[in-house]
Amino acid sequence: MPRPPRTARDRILDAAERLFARRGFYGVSIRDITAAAGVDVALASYHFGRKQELFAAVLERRAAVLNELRLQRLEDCRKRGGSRGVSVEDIIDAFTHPLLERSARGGPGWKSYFALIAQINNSAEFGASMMTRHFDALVQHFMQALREVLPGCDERDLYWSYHFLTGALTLTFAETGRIDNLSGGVCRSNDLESVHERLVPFIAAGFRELCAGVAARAGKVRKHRLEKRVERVTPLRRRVAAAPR
Amino acid sequence: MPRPPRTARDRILDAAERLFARRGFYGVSIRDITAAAGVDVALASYHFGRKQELFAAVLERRAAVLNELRLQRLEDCRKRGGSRGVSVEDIIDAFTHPLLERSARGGPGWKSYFALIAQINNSAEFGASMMTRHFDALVQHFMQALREVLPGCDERDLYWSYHFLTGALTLTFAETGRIDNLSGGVCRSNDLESVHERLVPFIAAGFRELCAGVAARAGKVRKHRLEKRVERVTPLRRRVAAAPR
DNA sequence: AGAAACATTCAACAGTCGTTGAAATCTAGT
DNA sequence: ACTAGATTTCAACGACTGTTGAATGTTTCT
Repeated sequence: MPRPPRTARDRILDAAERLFARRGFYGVSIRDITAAAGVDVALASYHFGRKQELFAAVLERRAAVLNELRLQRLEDCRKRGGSRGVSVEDIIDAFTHPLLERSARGGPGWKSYFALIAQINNSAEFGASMMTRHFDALVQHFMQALREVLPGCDERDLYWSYHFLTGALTLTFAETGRIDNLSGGVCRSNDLESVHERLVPFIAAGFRELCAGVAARAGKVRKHRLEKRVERVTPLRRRVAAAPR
Repeated sequence: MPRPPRTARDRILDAAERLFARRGFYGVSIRDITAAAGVDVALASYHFGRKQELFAAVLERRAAVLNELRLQRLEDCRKRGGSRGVSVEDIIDAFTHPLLERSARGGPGWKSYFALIAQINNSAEFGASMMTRHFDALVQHFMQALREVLPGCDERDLYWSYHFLTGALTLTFAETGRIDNLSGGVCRSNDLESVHERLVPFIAAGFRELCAGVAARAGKVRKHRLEKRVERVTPLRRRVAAAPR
């Protein structure tokens, strides 16, 4: 069957997505994008206005799709689980699986999109505003789900655990190939199956550890764990040798 | 006492560090940098050659200092621990503490440096090459230390665990402020004390979980944990609805 | 067919980009 | 004081930047 004709608008979005993912917002010119899309330079301004708005359009395009997939998966596992059946693993999985699945099997457009997300999430300039705008409403749903399966968990522990999850997840999106070198080929950045298989239990264990720590703080369980922690981990405020200012 | 005169070369490095951290390599022009440093444009080329080399010089300046601090801390805890006394927490702490301590108390130059590292680590363009060049020799020392305290742990589990650690750590460096919005002020991005206090046990628990999983795979301990994991976590290969190509 | 809306092309704008060569100034060694 | 070398300034280069207005082509609806 004849594939539906890709409009100039879509071609620009696709090219922008691919190039922004590679070299960031400032590393790509409008002319780079329109040349890669095979269209006239002026069409970028015509369809999207300013460069920033084109960038925003790229981000927006797939965000809604992802949020729906993830929310759906969360509700599914809640329904499946019934009363008290849903685990931390289920929630982390609902949060990460749709993303890693898309990156692995959604085609090059999705791959670029996630690489771009990885950059933005770790950028001081775009990080807070753009990620917040597109994803934080969804994240609040997941935070609530986690609160329910980790009752009594301190809010700060909960949010910082989420922070660690996001960091591990977005670095995975970047697929920089660094782990390939580091491991001498034992691990491959693009083997997202293997990552997901490990990410879920790894992060879930972290969540449980922190919340158990809080319970211990209140003198309830696993006291020895916490004490060990407090003894071992040196506080941050400690003087060190001089170095470049 | 009169502070030692900062040379034009140093002023350029400082300005470059600050600006690159904010807007990345392409988002900053040589003129931006030299203007911020209060020196002539041509001095950048004179002292550093091409723009890429200036960028590399910024990265290199503090890398050696950090590597030495971290290695020192690793050896300290090994010495202190004696035979069988060193824990996963100790190693994670030696890996993260010097960095977070510098970011928290090293002054604005260090803060910028780590924000820059956060960007680079998650960039497809610079990620693998630059991080590998400056840090992977050190990382191998830590991998070996982890191998020793987690005997029998599968290499892939070990490397992917390290990957998660790096992701969580570098997102912390970015200090994007996203967690501030998300948590409604309960957490603050620049409260690195609180992060470190949680990062170490969180990541250590993840390491232990994965290695226990491997032991279980060999039919030795915690079998039920693994089965639970395998049941709960859906494999990545699963069809989903259509979306933009 | 004709009109209205949409899409595309071309040429050009005022700036900014990284980099350089030549001249001027400063510093250290004798 | 003289010189050799390192450092800084100034002016300029060709190429590239985002954006626009006017003209041209195409589709859609009555």
